Amino acid sequence: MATATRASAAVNATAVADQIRAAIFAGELVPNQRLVEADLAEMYGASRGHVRAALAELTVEGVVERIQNRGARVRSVPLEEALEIVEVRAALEALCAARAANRLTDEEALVLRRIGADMESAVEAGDQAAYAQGNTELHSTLIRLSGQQTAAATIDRLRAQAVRFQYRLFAKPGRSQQSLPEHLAIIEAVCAREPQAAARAMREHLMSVGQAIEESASSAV
Amino acid sequence: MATATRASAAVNATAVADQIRAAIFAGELVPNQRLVEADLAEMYGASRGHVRAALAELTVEGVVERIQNRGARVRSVPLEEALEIVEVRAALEALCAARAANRLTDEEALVLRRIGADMESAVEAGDQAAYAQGNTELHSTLIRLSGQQTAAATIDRLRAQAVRFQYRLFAKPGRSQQSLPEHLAIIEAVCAREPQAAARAMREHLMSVGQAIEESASSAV
DNA sequence: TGTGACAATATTGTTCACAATCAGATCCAT
DNA sequence: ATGGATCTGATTGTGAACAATATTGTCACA
Repeated sequence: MATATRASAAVNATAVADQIRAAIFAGELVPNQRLVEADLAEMYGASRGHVRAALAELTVEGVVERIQNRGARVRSVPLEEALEIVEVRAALEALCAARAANRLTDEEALVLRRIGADMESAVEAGDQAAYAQGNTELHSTLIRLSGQQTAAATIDRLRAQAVRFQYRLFAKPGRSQQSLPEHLAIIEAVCAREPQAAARAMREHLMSVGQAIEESASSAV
Repeated sequence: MATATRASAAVNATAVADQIRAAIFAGELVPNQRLVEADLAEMYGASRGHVRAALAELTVEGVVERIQNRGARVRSVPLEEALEIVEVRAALEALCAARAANRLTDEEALVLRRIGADMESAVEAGDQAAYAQGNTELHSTLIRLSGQQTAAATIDRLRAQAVRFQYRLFAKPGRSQQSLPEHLAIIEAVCAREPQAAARAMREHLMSVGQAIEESASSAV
């Protein structure tokens, strides 16, 4: 069970929340796992009060579920909700892609093209980890380039909720072969400074992600 | 200064948070106003611990701003951010409108048309309050009919942040004359079960809202 | 009159002890 | 054995006391 996320002692509630969030993200804390305040306090070297506040924060974010007098647990996001989240992400990331296409500088275009090239060679080399990294980089770069901070914050929060489903995706055989052209299409549209096309490409890509999640979930469960 | 929001004593943190949120929404608490824990505790009949937790919650939601050792205050949302919020809402409500168009039953269509008729007569009668209510009802009905709970929750949170700017809008002369046809177009598209058209109509409507906010803000400040 | 240091006050941050509550174990009567 | 009542240990909820920090007010001095 992992040698623990001991890390440096977290002094305030936000720091504890960050650590717990990271642990969930890393798969150290799995859905439905109980989160006992005293345990977390010891684990992160914080007081119970801080842990309590952190759990409250994570509850608002939707990462953690709390029941009166019965404590907190990692929320298990049902498939339906995961699909909803992808839908919402599609709407928001499409917006970001469009904005990015509008504001793109030549240097930024080069960065995007470089990411695209990296992803291409990752697929050729069959390097799943590199492809996954390129995927993350592409999405977060586009969000950053959009300058839309509200959308960025919202997407972050949503992504934190659906972690569980992200895993399965890259494990799916042939997944990268399907999604690579989608990613390249997004890059092309943004670099061509065509907001509408960029939005459409992003929406289509995330719809395909949604479909893949659905398939992999129904086969796995 | 309003005879206070004494209301029934709030027993848990969430209840206190709800009351504070409502007070902000009602304009009793204005941006930048200090929120002293002890005062709020007495006002809502809760312990300081509850108030503290409530403020933490509202901070995560973005309604309240906290500075270390200097307490909490109602966050003042700058114009730029308000426009961002409208942009994000446009993306999300467009999604909802499209989904609603897909799932609409005949009874629901009647409800929408009734709301549209009410808004029309409100404008004719020059009844701003009725028009504002119709507006709220239309938006929230479409969100509900979409069945997209994730989007619904996200929109709610965003709307809570930008309250300050909603006020000014209905005060603006001629505003309802401009937005009425936009609203009716949305209703028509949804009732015609045309998702794309519904999304477009909603997007256009909210873009016009954004523009109106921009104008009214630049003239007011 | 203005400015800086210092003291007084107000407010938030943190911890701890105790009360309230729940899940599961145990026991007893049937 | 089974069903229900009761007990027990674990865990969370609550409030109050104390510590840390910022803000305001005061006063001496230039």
